[in-house]
This record gives sequence, structure tokens and C-alpha cells, in this order.
Amino acid sequence: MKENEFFITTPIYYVNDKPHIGHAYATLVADVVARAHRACGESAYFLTGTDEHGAKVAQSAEKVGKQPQEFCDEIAELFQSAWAGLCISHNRFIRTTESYHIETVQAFLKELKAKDAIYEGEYEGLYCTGCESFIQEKDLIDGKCPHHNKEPELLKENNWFFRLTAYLPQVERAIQENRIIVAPDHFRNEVLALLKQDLQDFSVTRAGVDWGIPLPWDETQTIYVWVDALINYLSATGWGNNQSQENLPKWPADVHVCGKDILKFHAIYWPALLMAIDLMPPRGVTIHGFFTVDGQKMSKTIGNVISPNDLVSEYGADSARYLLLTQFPFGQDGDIAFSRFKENYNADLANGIGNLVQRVSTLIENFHLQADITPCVDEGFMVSIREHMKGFQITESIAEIMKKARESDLALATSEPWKKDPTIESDRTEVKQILQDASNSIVTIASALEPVMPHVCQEILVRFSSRDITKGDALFPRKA
RNA sequence: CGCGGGGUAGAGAAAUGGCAUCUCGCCUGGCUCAUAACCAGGAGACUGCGGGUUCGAAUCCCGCCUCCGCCA
Repeated sequence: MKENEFFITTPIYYVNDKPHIGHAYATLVADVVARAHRACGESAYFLTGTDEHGAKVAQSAEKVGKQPQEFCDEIAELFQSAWAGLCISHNRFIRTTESYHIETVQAFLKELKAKDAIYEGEYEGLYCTGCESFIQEKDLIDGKCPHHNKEPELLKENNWFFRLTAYLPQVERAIQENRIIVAPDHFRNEVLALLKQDLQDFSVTRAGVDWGIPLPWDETQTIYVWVDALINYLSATGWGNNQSQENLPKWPADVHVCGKDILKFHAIYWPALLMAIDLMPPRGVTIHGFFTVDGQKMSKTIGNVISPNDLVSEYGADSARYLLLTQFPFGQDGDIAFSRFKENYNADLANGIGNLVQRVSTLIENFHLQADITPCVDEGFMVSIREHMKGFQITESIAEIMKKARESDLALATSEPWKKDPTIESDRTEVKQILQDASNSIVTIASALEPVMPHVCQEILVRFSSRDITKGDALFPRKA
């Protein structure tokens, strides 16, 4: 394993839901960051997968008359094919129903018990199967869970509880000292504020949930699906299971990418669980915002759920990636409108980069300069972009690259090479310099943008490979 | 209720005390190498609302309204 390996994860997605554009966004962000590291010559290990246990999954399976495992297999397959369609470069797709993960989770729980980090207790409360959790009476609306509009059941059960409160001071210190970097900054504030509130020990097992990982020493209990899910990050490293050690990432993870709704689990519960068994917490938790679709929350009932596959079949993988990442700044909430995809596609990709590549290669052919131009990447620009991408400044980086494309168009408009006479030596020299500069910009843009649009950028680099520049078909045909 | 984050031309964003800037879209003109492209100019903002501090506020303070998230 290489020393400089960078280990990045997405949340594992709950199989109760088909892949939608929100899952795709988180996965895409992680993918761009992983690719930016690899572009810098570092190895990056990128983990994603599916979360498959819990009463809700069992119920959904039953509803369609399937065994839970069969149901999970089908949904997991949908995620894998969606990621293939978007050219996601994950090293591993982990599933919580796989045996090595089950081994890790059980080993983890045994370790918690050995360290006296969990204790047996009784819990009585209202339980919402939609939430997979107990719900406070004060949070009910008309006696129903506000999230699922469903009446909770009264449950009283023996559970094992994690001594969360015992580890909170350590977690707080780690965040304050930036040993766990919570980013962007306003989410760090949120976690620190959350830590000052009344967090309580929570139960890590469930008594009535069959579709889950059994607690090794008590068959009546299965492991709480959230604890099960978080441990995926660790099982990928081979901890507590028998996977071969070859090509596995090293703990701790550098960054867990996740949405703001699950910040508490990743920045508080997960580090506390790890600290309880003397493992390092993750080095970073980076949060992305949420988006609405046409101003409305994405939901099955409204029927505005966009599948990543829809976007890919309309625009192709590279453009779909570009469009999703440029709708709003990373870390903030935003809105997505299908109509805006077309506008952005035409403006940035067809009229911008695509047109620039065409006009420059045409000019080079018209002046027969193919053999005289050696495209050369602006290393300083490219390195700076890659560093920003590695730091999740993806929107800003893309804007910077687009600015370079506009500058290149402007330079052509100003110097008007098409007005020059190729038979005059001084004109020819001047045109050669103009097109050399333009070609340099193009290969710089393609190199810098490669983590976002891997295939098209490769294609541009091939067309502008040294001393053999060729004109090809439009890279981004304009959409009517 | 509480905690965190938002609200700036039609849309998306920038500007942390000093002429409100950029991109898209729209209108007009120019150009002709290029994908109805590209370039220039223009219209379009009481910076959510109300008060305050200040020579000066999008920015700082107080109050309010509103949107998002806090068990997917």
C-alpha cells in the first residue's frame, strides 16, 4: 500500500430508495476529489456502497413480495449501474449484507463490550418504523411522526446502550483542534453547538428487528442499522474481518463526504464509537448541501425525482457531471431545474469549450500549422486548480476554468487571425503565435477539467496532442 | 420552542464598513475562424421587512418575516 494514499468515502445509500440525483451529487463530488488526487499522482481510495439492513428494508421487500436479500440485491444493482453510467471511479462498492462487513460489525460490538463502552438497559418509547428510531412525544404532530406521517408504536425493550456522553469531551476537543476537520466552516459551528446540547447515550441494538446483524452474545438483539452502516468505512479497511490486506485502504479515512442531515452521525457518533475502542476518528467530515427540484423538495409523491440515468441519457456522462456540479456552490443548498441544464449546457459547453476547440482547430488546419504548434499546459494554472479541487472548491475551480476559455475567445476576437494572409511570412508568424497561445489554453483547460469531465477532456488532449492537431466532430453539439 | 445556515437584477452567484461585481438569459450593434458561434454596448437591484450605529451599511447592532436541515 502506498504511503500517500488518500481515503475518501460517500455515505452508503439506504436501499429503500432508488438512486436519485441527490445521491448522485454526493457521489460525484467525492469522485471529482478522488480524481483530482489521482491527477496529482497520488493514489486515492474511493469507497461507496449501500446500506441494506433495518426494518424499513424488510417491510419494503415484503411489500413487493420479495426476500430482503433479493430486494437488496436488486436495488444495489441499480446504484452500481447508475454509478457506472456517471463514470464514478470508486475503488469499491461495499454492501452491508456482505459477510466481511458483518464480521467487522460484530467484532466492533464485541470490542465495545470489552471496553465497557456499552451497557444493558431498558428503553420504553414510541418507535417509528419509518425513522428506524424512537421518537419523542413532543415531536409528534397529531400523534403521528412528522417525517413519515405515521403513528409510532409503543415499544419497551431491553437494549444495549453506547456511553456516548463519556466520549463527548474527546470528540469536542478533536473538532476544536481540527484533528477532525468539519467543513465547510459553518457546519463545524453547527457540530460544536450540537455538542453543547443535551446529547444522550443511545441504544446500539434493537430487539424486534430481524433484518439486521445479530448481536454476537445475544441472539434476541440485532445491531442498530445506523451503527451497522457507519462501520462500513472501517470494514473496507479489513479491520476485524478476514479480507486480504492487499490493496485495502488504511484507517483513518481522510474524508467522509455526507449531507447535512447526517452530520451528527458522522461528526459526533462515529468518532465517539471509534474512540471508545481506541481507533482514530476520521480526519475529516465534509458536508454538502441539499437541493430542491424546481423549488420543491424531491419526493415520490410530487413526482419530481430525477434519476441520474435520465440526466446521463440526455447529456452523456461528462456533461451530466458538469451540469450537476455547477448548479450551486458546494456546501450550500441549491435548486435544480431541468430547464437550466440546457441553458448551462449550451452556454458553457457547446458555445464555450466545444466551440473554442472547433474554431482553434479549424484555424490551425486553414493555415496548415498542424506541424508547427506544440500545445503546452500551463502548469501553474493546472496545479492551482487541482489543489482547489482537492479542497472541495469544485464550483470555484470550474468557474476559473471557464473564465480561461472566455479569455481565449476574447484573445482570438482581438487578434483576428482569420484576417491574416498565410502567404505573407510576418502574418504567418503572428498567426502561429496566436494559435500556439490558444492551443496552450485549450490543453490547460482540458487538463484542469479532467476530474470533472474525464472522457471529453481526454478527447481534447488527443486532438491537441503535440504537433498533430486535428479537427473532429463537435464535442458538445448544441441543444435546440 | 431550541441549534446551525440562507434570503443580493428574470435565474444562479460575488462582494465583511468605501462607486453593488460576475455568469446565464433578454435587447441592440459588430464580426465571419467557429456549433444561430464569438466580440462590444444596453436594459434590468429600494441587497427579505422595520428600526439603529456611522461621514459612509449588502456588510456591524436590535426586532420581525420567510426558506432549508437537525434519523436519509
